[in-house]
Amino acid sequence: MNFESTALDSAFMALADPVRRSIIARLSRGPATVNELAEPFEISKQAVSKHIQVLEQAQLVTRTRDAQRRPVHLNPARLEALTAWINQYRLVREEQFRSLDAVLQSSAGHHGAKAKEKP
Amino acid sequence: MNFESTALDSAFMALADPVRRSIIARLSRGPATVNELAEPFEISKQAVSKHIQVLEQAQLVTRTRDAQRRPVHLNPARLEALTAWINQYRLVREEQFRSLDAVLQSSAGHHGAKAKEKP
DNA sequence: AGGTTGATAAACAAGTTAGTTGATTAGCAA
DNA sequence: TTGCTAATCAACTAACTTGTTTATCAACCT
Repeated sequence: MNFESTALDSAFMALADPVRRSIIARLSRGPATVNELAEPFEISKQAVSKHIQVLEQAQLVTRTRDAQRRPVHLNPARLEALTAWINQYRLVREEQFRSLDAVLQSSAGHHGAKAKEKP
Repeated sequence: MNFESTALDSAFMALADPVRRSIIARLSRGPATVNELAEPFEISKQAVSKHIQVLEQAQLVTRTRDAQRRPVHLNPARLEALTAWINQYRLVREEQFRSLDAVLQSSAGHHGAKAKEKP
């Protein structure tokens, strides 16, 4: 079983917070400093800094250096990795529907839904 | 600011766990019962049942009734909602690259990167 | 050097999550 | 009824997350 868990773990976890998603949204319009990113929120700058660390650890953002500022940049590649994971199962499901359709047409009326196949 | 947070919160949070993602992967091959879903894992059935509750609350899966069994089904629509959110910012970023390209071509050599514009 | 600004580190409180074990409900089969 | 199976509920622990406050670091500016 293909468990490359931790990368996806941290990425999905990072997006499971409205503040962090809002930061992503803002960064999609261009890089920004921690102060700029913290401005729209009621929470402290330190808290926003931690959120950015979470996003950075998930590799959803990167940071560069500009004097004392540490601008944050979006990393679109990581976002695409997430859509890739999701699409993997969304597409499989569409195939599933086609097979199900075939089964229903060939043996219509089979009631016992005891699926017990093992991979 | 368009905050329809909680739905995305629970969905991303639900996928931030390898056990739950593995359950999604298994369900993409067709519905399964709690016992069947619990089999590949070392943890107890109760723990898997809780994971399924998390997925259900996030509306990533639904459950039907078959006697004492409660088969779990994937809900692909919710997965598409996540890709929709992500693509929203991935696409914006591509536009951003085009604008950045234009800026760099028109004023090449500008050194003071003191971005301070406010939306 | 001294002062200010941008950002982080460390320590803590409060809340949440993931897992456990033990008991309980609900349906099916004799 | 009795027993078996599928699944959940309840109570509890351990670990983690989010936010705070206080203190520190690094780079710039007179």
